Amino acid sequence: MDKRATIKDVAEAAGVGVATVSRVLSGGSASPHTRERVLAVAAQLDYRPSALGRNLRQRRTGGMGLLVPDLTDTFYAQLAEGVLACARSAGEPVLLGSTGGDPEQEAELIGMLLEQSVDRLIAVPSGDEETWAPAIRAGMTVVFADHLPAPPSPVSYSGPFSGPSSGPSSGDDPAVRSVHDLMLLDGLSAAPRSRPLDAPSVVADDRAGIRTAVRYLRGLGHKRIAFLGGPGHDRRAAAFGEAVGAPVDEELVVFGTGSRDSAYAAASGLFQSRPDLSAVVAGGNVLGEAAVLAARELDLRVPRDVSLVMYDDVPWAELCSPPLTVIAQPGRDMGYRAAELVLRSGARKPRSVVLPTELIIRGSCGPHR
Amino acid sequence: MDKRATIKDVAEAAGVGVATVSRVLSGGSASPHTRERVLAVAAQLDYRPSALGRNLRQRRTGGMGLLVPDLTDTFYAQLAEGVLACARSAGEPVLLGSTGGDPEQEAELIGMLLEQSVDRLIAVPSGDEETWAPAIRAGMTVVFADHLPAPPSPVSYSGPFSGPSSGPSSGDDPAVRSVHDLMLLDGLSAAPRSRPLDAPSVVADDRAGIRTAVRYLRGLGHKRIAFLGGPGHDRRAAAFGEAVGAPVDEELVVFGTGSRDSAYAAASGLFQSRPDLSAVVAGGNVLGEAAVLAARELDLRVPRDVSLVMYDDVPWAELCSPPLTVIAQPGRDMGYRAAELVLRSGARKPRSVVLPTELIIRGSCGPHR
DNA sequence: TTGAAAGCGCTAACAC
DNA sequence: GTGTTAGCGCTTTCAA
Repeated sequence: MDKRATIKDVAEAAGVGVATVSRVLSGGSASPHTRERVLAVAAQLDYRPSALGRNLRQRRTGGMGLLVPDLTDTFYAQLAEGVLACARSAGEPVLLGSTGGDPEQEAELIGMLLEQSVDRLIAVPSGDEETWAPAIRAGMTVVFADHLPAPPSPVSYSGPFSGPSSGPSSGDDPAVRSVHDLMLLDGLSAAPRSRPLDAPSVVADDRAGIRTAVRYLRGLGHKRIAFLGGPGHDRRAAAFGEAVGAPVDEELVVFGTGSRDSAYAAASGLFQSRPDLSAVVAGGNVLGEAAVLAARELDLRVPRDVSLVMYDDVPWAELCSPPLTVIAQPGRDMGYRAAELVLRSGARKPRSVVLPTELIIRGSCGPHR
Repeated sequence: MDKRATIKDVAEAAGVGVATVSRVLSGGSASPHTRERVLAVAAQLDYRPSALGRNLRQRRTGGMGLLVPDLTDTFYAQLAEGVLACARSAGEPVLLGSTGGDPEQEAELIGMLLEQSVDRLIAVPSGDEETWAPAIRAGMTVVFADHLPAPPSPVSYSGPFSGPSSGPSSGDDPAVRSVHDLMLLDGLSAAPRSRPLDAPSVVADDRAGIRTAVRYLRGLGHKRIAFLGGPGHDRRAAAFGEAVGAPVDEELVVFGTGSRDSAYAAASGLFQSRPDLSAVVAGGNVLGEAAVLAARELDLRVPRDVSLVMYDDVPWAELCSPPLTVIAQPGRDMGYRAAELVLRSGARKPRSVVLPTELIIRGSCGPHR
């Protein structure tokens, strides 16, 4: 009773050839009588086809890979739940990897997936286009979620903790691109880019989300609004620059590197260096968390002293007092849709999807005073 | 340039047999000269052994499965990060499944893992011992994390949303065991159990954690202390019963079923049915979140009207105002240790691990008044 | 409609 | 120390 039945066992017990069993079980043609017989025997032997044999034969592992920077970031957890839900309903396995936002770990994990012959991958990318081009050229079907890989930058900016991130202004850190540069990314300029990667993706409508938030804050009378971003928030920062309009005060756009510590340092630095700001847009929930903590530490009241809008709606946003006003993006849906795309990729080249955001007004924004 | 090199390609290019290549690459014996030559050729061809062939040959897939109830529960996300960290450093893939706390989905996912020939599994179990016995008998090495599967109950209590959970007292729901029953689980009685499953596990020292919290609340003068639990919190509830001592007021021990809605309903029901309680111990972060929300909705101030201690330290615990006093358990470490156990399971039957908890006093508890 | 047979890439006996 | 060979369980031609 130890080892499982193989297709051969079923074939013998049913008095047919293995090919027939294989056909029946994968919905091929067979006479009603044979089919019934095979099915009965298979059930009786509790036969379950081994993925091992099939995978080797087809030279590919089923299922899909999923790469995210950090599961304790609730947004990525939501996204992962969406992917898992879709995969589960398709009966497909998911190989998960957490990159820590580090392109090197990401590359290692891609290598691992290649070794496993997993050729479908959903990724919230940390590395840039150069990192990803090989995987795609190797024949992997990659669907990016949340954002696309950044274009390769001449200034190498790699690794999550490679540069000082606590500087209050982007000007202190050569690795942090200026808002103007970021706006170029967003297609606002004709700056030539080396063969942009055209991979399908599922992202939120960052531009609309940010624009709505900025307009809302403007409507409350805020003039000095800051943006607090993290890795992968380039598009959001660009949208922010666009929304506030030129001239952009570059000291008001600050980036952390992905860790909670760095986010806190960035937020704290921002508040200290620019006490004149009256509102902050945080590019993700980890940054929002950092902003709340830093504000509290500096005795800044929300929203009396500073208004806050956070990207990502997470359960704890309501727990803060006051509850946080957020730009909600459908994390779970994004994951689900990405999984659908990658699974249906057999048919035709999947097209990208942009999902709507929603400004949910709670209590963390008040009138400028 | 399309297809990857196989072991045969390497063997031919190096002028040796495939067995030699296999040996060299897996650290077997070979002459220095041969070894060097093979390694050089392999590197030159960019050869990466395919897991497909190896898996089939060894009739087992490497890596490990990981089953958790819900990744958006930050504690499970931390645990998963620990598992992933260990797996990554071992170069092993992780197949992730989210069960939603539903034994049926859990069983399906176990079936999927069996089909993939994954024989090592880390699980935060939802089903009971009966659910798990088959998998273990089938030869899977299972390490349980956070808690063990519940013993099979004569009253079938299955599925996350199978029963009304919003009742304010456990007495309303026949599926919810009484505190006395729960204390039996904890070995406080000699009630005979059917062949208890002896699988290795990595859990927190729930009893000490809960006891410390209850003593702390007692020290603040609280007499009517409630416990708000969820699936898998049986041991915690039992420890609670033990810590408050007989006679246990059973109305003060309430369970949700795992969803945020049910947790909120349970918390709200508890507060409304027993306005005389002055402190609550929440058995997990989702329940703590629910307690804060329910208290706010009912205009109960924390900690003035009700003190709160939450199991799990999560980043947002500090964001609440007042910041939440918590029983911290090392989620990431638990995952890491569990992964170590399951990976080293080849050597000898792994022994269970109990990790310490720590009461972190913040601001959500005050003196009884 | 069905069966026999050829592998997929790898490891482990076994022979040299 | 090294090569030859026999499969692992499955799918897929190719004949019958």
